[in-house]
Amino acid sequence: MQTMEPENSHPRRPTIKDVADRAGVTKATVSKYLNRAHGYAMAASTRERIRAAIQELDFQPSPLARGLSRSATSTIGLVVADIRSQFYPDLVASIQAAAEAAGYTLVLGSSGDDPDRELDIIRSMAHRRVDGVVLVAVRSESDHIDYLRRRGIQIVLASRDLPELVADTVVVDSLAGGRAATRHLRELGHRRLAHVAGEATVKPFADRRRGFELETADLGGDGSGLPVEVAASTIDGGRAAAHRLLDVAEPPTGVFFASDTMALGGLMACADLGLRVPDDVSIVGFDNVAVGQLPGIGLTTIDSDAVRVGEQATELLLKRMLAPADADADPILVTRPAELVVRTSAAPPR
Amino acid sequence: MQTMEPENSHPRRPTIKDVADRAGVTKATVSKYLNRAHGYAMAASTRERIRAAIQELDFQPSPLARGLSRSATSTIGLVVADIRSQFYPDLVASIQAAAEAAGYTLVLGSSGDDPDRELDIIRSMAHRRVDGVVLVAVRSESDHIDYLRRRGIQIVLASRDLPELVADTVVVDSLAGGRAATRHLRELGHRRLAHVAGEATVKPFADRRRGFELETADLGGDGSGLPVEVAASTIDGGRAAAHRLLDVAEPPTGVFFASDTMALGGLMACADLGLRVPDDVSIVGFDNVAVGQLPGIGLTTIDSDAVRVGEQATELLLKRMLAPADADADPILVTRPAELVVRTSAAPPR
DNA sequence: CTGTTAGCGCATTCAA
DNA sequence: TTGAATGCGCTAACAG
Repeated sequence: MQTMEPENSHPRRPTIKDVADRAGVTKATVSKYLNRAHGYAMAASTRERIRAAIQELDFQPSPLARGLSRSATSTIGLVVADIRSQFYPDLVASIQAAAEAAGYTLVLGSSGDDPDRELDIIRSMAHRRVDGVVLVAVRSESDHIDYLRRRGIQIVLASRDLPELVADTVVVDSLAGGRAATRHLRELGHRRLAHVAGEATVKPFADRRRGFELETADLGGDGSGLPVEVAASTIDGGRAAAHRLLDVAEPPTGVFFASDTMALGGLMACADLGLRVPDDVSIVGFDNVAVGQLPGIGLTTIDSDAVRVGEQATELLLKRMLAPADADADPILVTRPAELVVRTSAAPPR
Repeated sequence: MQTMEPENSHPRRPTIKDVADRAGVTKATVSKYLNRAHGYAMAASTRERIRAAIQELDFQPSPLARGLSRSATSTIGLVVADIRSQFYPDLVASIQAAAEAAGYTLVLGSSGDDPDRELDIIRSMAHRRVDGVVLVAVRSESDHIDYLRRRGIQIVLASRDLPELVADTVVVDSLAGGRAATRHLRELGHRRLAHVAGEATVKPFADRRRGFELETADLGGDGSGLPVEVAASTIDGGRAAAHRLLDVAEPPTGVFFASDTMALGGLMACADLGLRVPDDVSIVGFDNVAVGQLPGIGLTTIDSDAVRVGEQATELLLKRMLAPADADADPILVTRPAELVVRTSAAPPR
């Protein structure tokens, strides 16, 4: 019904046809120019005319059309558990940067750490024909992975590995990190130790806990081991767990938290209970989030090298995407070293 | 060259044609079923057959194909200055949630606070035919906006307004916030005040500074006004500015920082200089980032209501997108109230 | 109420 | 070395 006056309507982007006409060739030729990576099989003169036409028209191929006919969209999906987490910024930023540098656009999904929503997101991304997916710290069951793989979509897991190695994975060495954190507390002289663990189903959390247990096997007189509280990896989760741990007769003097996020909750709990850190209780976290270095926090922690994990994960993904030939090669696992970062939240017991 | 054995290749997703065949109708009819919002103009029996076919085939329309023919992709672009910033998590999360709830997928771009890269990103998004764009705290010049608008892409600005109201905008009241922060310091008894401002070209920063100046017009004996340092809105920027401000003979006893991020840098500077907060110097920030509430930080600040800003921005955008009719209606500006959050970083001067 | 026809913009055979 | 024809999967006229 609306009589669209040409002056009024949005300017139509030039199409490959416009370029072809202007260069005096056909769409097919232009398409070859575009895709054959400036291969040699074209007359120099036509190539030049096409180049000029593209330039003059400011033509850029439509990603949509290209995607439809090629079934590839120069897009990669990024699925995270919760963007709000203190831990992601570096990881996400480095993935974003690496993807963009390689000419890919990032599509973002946040699962809220819920496996069902995670699958929805993965489905939707598969649908939109992303060329690859980075799964960051998500609860990916193997079926999620299979779903993607069956559709020829490459995958990489970052920061959280699965019990089985079902896809390329880049993580930090949680076992070693857990041991280092615990050893640090022991070396400071603590013997009444405790651990706030993340959910047991998350492998890195399980590893960190094992690290704690290995390094304290000789402690815990009654044979039942040292106290361990399992909590959600949130500030509140850590806070509650710390309350349970510390609000007792003879509280531990050193606590190793499975994540900095939880450790921050631990700091709050100490404040709640009137305990001073590190005078009354020493705290060690895991991840080395940015806020840990603030004065007044000074969180001793394990650096999980988020930037490098993100970069390397993206590298691996791109490699798979570009080499569909050996895309079926066995998945590889990259375990990056975990390093202790000493600050002020842990000190010798009084 | 590769002889693709059917068993080996990825299972082809069912298309609208498959559904049509199975239901004994044509593609067009299925398409109507899909788009006419289950309108009344269809025989109940065919509708049922189509429904069944879709269900049995687990069919979902290809977003790519749909996008190509409709020129709309159920996608919205999110452009941020820097994902790493302490300030975004809530904002981004709420935008992501709102978009997803409305059935839109989020495409993420990070400009590094660089206008050129920002334009690149916007171009790329326009190209990918996003239906709308949320610009978060970016340096959007009017041309960026025009570029999008000319292509019929709706826009909303969140958290940073521009000198002219060129698009729907949702921000917090920076002027009032700046005044409240300053007044709080004065009411505590401070008279030697200073301000660490953000870049003058960013309107909210300019407003916060003006708020500071309005509330301190009677101070600054020599008529030149109270000291103001301009800094980049980063931790390091705030730290450096605070050094310049505090490492003098008679330093201010109260400093208002234009952002929490900078205020955190200020905290570090105080630690560097051996100044105690709030004993020697009181600090007030702006934004109410999550870490501000940690014990050991306790940052007094102005809440900028990131979650609501994000939600409302997304709402506005979706409304524009769905009502192309009055898409040309004048842009509206939503200014949300700024509220003082009192913690421990500001106290009466000694 | 449903089917026919023609695109959307590009890639890709196969001929010429 | 280039062109013609066909398809990617879906939507949108217009008929019937």
